[in-house]
Amino acid sequence: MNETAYKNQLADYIAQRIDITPKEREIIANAYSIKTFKKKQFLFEQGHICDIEAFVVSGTFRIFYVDTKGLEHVLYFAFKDWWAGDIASFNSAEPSGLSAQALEDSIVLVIDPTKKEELLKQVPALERLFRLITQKHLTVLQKRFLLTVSANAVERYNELIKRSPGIEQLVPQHQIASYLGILPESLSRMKKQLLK
Amino acid sequence: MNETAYKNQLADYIAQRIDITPKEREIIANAYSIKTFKKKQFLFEQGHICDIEAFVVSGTFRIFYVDTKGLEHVLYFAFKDWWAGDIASFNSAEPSGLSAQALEDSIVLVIDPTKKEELLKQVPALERLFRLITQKHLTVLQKRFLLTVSANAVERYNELIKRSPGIEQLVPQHQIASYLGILPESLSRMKKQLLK
DNA sequence: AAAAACCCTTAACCTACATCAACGAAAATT
DNA sequence: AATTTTCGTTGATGTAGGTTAAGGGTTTTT
Repeated sequence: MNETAYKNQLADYIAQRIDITPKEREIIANAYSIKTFKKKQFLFEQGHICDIEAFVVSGTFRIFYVDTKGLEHVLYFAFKDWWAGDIASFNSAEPSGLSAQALEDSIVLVIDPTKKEELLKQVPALERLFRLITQKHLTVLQKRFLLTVSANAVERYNELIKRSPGIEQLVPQHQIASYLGILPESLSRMKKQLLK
Repeated sequence: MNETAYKNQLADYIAQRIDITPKEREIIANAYSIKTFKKKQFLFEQGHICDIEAFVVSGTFRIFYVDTKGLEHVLYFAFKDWWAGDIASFNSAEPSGLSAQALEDSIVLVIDPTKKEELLKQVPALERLFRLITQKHLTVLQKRFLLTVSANAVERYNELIKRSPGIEQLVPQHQIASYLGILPESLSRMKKQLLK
């Protein structure tokens, strides 16, 4: 894969969601830059301003929050064709409340707030795209929140496996525990119980 | 207050966030209709398609989810100048996973999906407004989610009181418990402890 | 190849909050 | 004004998942 292929991947992603002209495709491609991350590298870090919004071309990231007791909580995993960023920090230039770390060698396309504003001015149709994407993210998070407050760990685990089959091959088990909101010990215990 | 005043309230809300012309103000005002709700009436109901998006002119709603065991979970309260709706259902015409009920006599401005699409075509600047609003909602929900998985009930209660002082005068205590993700009995016990 | 770091499991014990049940007060309905 | 419904409180008991500690396997680093 080369630079053009990566940018085509993003342009295709966009073209599937809104109508854009070839000219606009090009403007979009020019607005983003390619970055590569080795496993364990950080895309952005809690406490620092997150001035990038990333489109994952290949690889996986975990986006997580470290609480006041030092415990990590995975908010979501970003796979191929997903977005990773901290909207709040990106839009307000305040320190991020989240970190994003590569779980494997990964490639992303990134944009900073200034470039994004320029891009939106040049291609106003993208206002709609990002509205739709944000709406989608909101509905996904809403479902996740309601599941978290209404279902126990076993039910949340089953839901995750149903929704993301194969995730257990991609992500270490203690990260899955963190996503589920339980400790690794509890997930281990739980899985043992489920085998009966 | 009369019809014009209500619509001015919405137009002012919008004008504070994006630039709009007087002509656009008028188009927006015409796109929404006024509805009134008596205490306990439903704005929309889980299991039915939510074909309205509402701007709360006055009053309060609780937006909640009824889980598979029949327990209710408050996702949020919508006060004056807030929006209430189920984005997922509104945009996909699928049955809503949420209900919204008036906690007191309330007045709202509503729009349906068809009218909203028309409105967005007539006033494209609103694409940006709704993107910003949805982003804001997403960051609020994200914070709420992370607090829910990282803090205990006492900490969540303190955070709520800090962020929404006066909410205890506006909303019955068992609804606050539901928002906090605990039972009314637990909140009652908790508050007793806190007095010491 | 050795050392270090990371990951998973198991077990004993603990705690925050749920569950169940009962009571009185307040508010809404008749 | 009487009745019903809703609401907040308290107490006894239960439990999902947290905590602590320890051992062994696997992967990464040197």
